[in-house]
Amino acid sequence: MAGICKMCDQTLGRYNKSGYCRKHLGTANAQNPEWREKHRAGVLRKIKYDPEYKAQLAERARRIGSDPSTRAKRSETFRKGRYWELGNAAQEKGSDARKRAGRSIRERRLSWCPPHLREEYMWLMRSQRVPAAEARVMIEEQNELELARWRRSIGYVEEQKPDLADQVMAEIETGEERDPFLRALSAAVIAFSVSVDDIFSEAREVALVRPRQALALVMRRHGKRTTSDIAAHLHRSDHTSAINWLKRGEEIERKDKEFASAVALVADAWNHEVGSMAA
DNA sequence: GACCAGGGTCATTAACCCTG
DNA sequence: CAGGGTTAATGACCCTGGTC
Repeated sequence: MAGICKMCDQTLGRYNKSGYCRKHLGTANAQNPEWREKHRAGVLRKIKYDPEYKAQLAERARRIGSDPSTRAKRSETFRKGRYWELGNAAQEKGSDARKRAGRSIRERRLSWCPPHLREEYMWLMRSQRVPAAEARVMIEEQNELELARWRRSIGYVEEQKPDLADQVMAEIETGEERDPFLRALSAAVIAFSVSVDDIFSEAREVALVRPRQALALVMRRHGKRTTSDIAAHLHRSDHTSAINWLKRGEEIERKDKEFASAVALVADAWNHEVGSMAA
C-alpha cells in the first residue's frame, strides 16, 4: 500500500517499508541509533577483514593531512575555534585521561624492566641519582641474578664465574693494594675498629654493618660501582644487600656525625688522599 | 629545566558502508 | 543510486611522566 514520506509530501512506492522517500531515508537512518550502530559495525568489519582497505584509508588520510594547503586550512580552523581548550577542559590536571597517558608512556619506556623491579629502578634514578643507562644495567644484572637462582632451583648447572670477593681477598693477602677498594677497606678497618674478616662475615651486628654501609656509600659515590659489584666486593651474592646498605647508610649519615666523618675518611682513602688518615 | 611522546578535544577530507 | 555515517591522519595546545 502506497503512503506518504514521514518527512515530506512525496508519495511512496507500493513496496516501501521504511516510510521515507529516497531523499529522506538517509536522514532518517542517521537519526536511528540502531541503524548507526549496525552501520558502524559494517565499516569496522570491512577495516578489520580488509587490511588493504585499512592501509588505503590511512594512506589517504596521511596524504590529505600532509598537503600544505589542507594543513594551513586546518590550523586556521583550529586556531579560530580554539579547539584545544575543549581538549584541555576534557582532561584537567590530574585527570584520569592524563594519568592514563602517563601510564601508557611509562609502560612503553619501562617495557624492558621486569614489573617487580620497577620500583627499585625508580629509587636508583631518583634517590640515588643513578643515570638511567647505569640504573638499567644494575636492574638487568639483578634480574639475571634472579633468573640464575631460578635456573639453579630447577637443577640447571651454570658455568662458574670467578668470585670477585675471592679476588679481593687474594689481593689483600699478597699486599698488592692497587685497587681503590682495598685502600677504602683499610680505612674502614681503622675508622670502625674492626677486622677485614668482620666486614666480610655474615654477622649483622651494628658495629659490623656500619663499615659495610660506609664502604657501599663510597663505592657508589666515588667509584660509580653497581650494587651488584658492591655486594660482590663485600662477600654478598645478592645486590639487594648493597641497596639496603646504601639506603640505611644515607639515613644514618644524616643523623650521626661520627658515622659521617668515618664515611668521609673512607672516601678520602678511596680517592687516594691518605695523608690525613696515616697521621 | 628542557625535551619528547602520548592522550584529550573537533573539523576536515575522500572513499566506502548500509539500506531501500 | 542517494544520502548520511564512519574511518583514517592531522592540525594546536596543555599536562603527565620519563630522561638527560
